[in-house]
Amino acid sequence: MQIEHIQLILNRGRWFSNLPAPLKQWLLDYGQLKTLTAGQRLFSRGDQADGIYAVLKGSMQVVGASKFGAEDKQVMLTLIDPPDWFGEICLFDRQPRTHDALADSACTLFHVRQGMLDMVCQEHPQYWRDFGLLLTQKVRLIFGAIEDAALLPTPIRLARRILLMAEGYGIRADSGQLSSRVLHVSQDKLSDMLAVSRQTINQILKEMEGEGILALRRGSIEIMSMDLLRDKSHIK
Amino acid sequence: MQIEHIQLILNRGRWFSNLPAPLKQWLLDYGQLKTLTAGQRLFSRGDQADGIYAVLKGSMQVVGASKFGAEDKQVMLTLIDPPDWFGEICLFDRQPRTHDALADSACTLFHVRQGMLDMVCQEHPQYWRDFGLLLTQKVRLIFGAIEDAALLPTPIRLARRILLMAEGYGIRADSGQLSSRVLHVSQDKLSDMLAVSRQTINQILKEMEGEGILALRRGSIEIMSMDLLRDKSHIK
DNA sequence: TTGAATCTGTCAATTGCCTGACATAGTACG
DNA sequence: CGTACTATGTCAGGCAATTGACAGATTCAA
Repeated sequence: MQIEHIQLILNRGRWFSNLPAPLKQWLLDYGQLKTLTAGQRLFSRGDQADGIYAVLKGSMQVVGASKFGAEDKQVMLTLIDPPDWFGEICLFDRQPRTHDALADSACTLFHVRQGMLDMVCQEHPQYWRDFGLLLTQKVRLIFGAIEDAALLPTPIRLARRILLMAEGYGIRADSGQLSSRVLHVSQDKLSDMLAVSRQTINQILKEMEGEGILALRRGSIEIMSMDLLRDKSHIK
Repeated sequence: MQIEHIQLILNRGRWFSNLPAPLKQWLLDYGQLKTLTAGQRLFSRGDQADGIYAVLKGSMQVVGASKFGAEDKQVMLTLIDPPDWFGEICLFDRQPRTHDALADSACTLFHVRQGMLDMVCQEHPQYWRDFGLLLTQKVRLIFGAIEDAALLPTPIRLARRILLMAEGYGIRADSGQLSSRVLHVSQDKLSDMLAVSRQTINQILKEMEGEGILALRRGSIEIMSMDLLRDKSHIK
C-alpha cells in the first residue's frame, strides 16, 4: 500500500487529521503495515502492550470475554473500521491490554510500536497530549453508551447504536458528509454489543424493518431512511 | 487547612503519590481550597470546564442525568471520596463537562485551575503524560464496571461494587492496608450506581445481611466479613 | 414539638427479556 | 454437488427486575 494512500485513509479520522503536521509525518514514517486474516487474533486481554494500531482496511472487533461460571459470554464488542485507532490506553500506563482484539474480516492495520512512540514522546513530550486526545475521544463515547444502557429502552438503544455505526461514531473528520447506508454486522454481534439476546435484537430489527427504517439481509443491515432512524433514536 | 495536611491526604492516592516531585509541589503551590455545602452543585454537564479537583474532605457525587421522556432518572453515579481526583477528561480536549458534580456531604475540595494547568504543561509538556495516567486509571475502572454490568447477575455486581468502594476503587497508594468497614451510602444511591431499582437493591442487601456479610443501617452499610464479601464477589 | 422530608422495608401485579428449541435459508468447502 | 456451517426468523415458558403502593423509622427544620 502506498504511503499516500495510507495518509489519505488516516486523514479521514478526526484525531489524525487534527494532529500537528510533524507528528503526522512521524507516524507515517515509522508505522508498519500488518495484515490479518479473518478471525485472526491480534492481542488478548492481559498481554503486554506493544503500541497502537489504526485500521486501514477490513474491520477489527474488540471483545471483553468472561470467565465467570464456565460461560463464554462476550461483551462490549466494538467494531473498528477504517480509519480509526485503538490500543491507546496501555500507551500511557504500560499495563496489560484490557480487551481481546480480533480481525472481523481480513484486515490491513497500521502499527506504531511502543518503543517508537516512547522515543518520539521522549523527544517531543507535548505529543503526550495528542495521544491523550485519542483517549478522551473514546472515553466520551463510552460514557454516552453507559448512560444509554442504563436509561433507555432496548429498541432506542439499538437505533442509536446503528446510527452511531453509520456515522462512524462521530469521530470522522468529514462529519457532515453522507453516511454509509449499509452496515456489515450480524445480528449476533449486535446482541453482544448491546448485551441483550440475539432473539430480542431480531425482534426489534424486524419491527424497524416493518416501519420502513431498515432493510435486513444476511450479515448486513441497510438503512432505508436516516430521518426515520433518527426519530427512533430520539435525537434531534 | 495546612498545606502539610493537604499533602498528607493527597499522598494517600496512588496517582498523586507517584507523581514526579516537582509536579507534586507545583500542584500544592498553585491549587486552591474550595468548600461546598451538602448538595451544592460544583458543575453541570455541558459547562465550560475549569480545571481538575481532588476531594480532601466529605464526598462528591458524579451524576449523569437523563432528559428522556420527562423522566428524571440518573445514572452511573459515582461517589468520590478523599483523596481522589476528578474532572480530568476536559483537561485534554477542552470540551464541555460530561457529568454533573454535586457535593454529597459538606466538602473540602482542592482545585487546580485550567489556566494554571495549561501553564505548567506549556513549560513541562511531559506532564501531559502524568495527567494521562489519571485518565487511564479511570478508564480501566469503567471498563471493569461495564463488563460486570453486562455479564454478571445483580447480586454479584452489588457485592463487587461494595467491595470496590470499601477498597477505594483500588486507586489508593496503601492498597494493602485495612479497608474501611463502614460505607456511607444510601440504598437509593446504590440503585443509581448499578442502574437497578431500589427495591431490588434492598432485597439483595437483606439477603447479604442474612448471610452475615453486612449490617444495614440508615444511610450506611457496615461490612461484617470482608472474606465472605469477597466470596460473594467471586474474586480471588 | 410538630410537620416535612428522607430512608428503609415489603408486598402484589406486570413485563421485558432470557433460555431453549427448532425451522429455514444462505454460504463455504470438501 | 452435496454436506456442514452459520445466520436469520419465530415460538413458548419462565424468571428476574420493574412499577406502584404503602407503612414505619429516623432526621431535619420550622
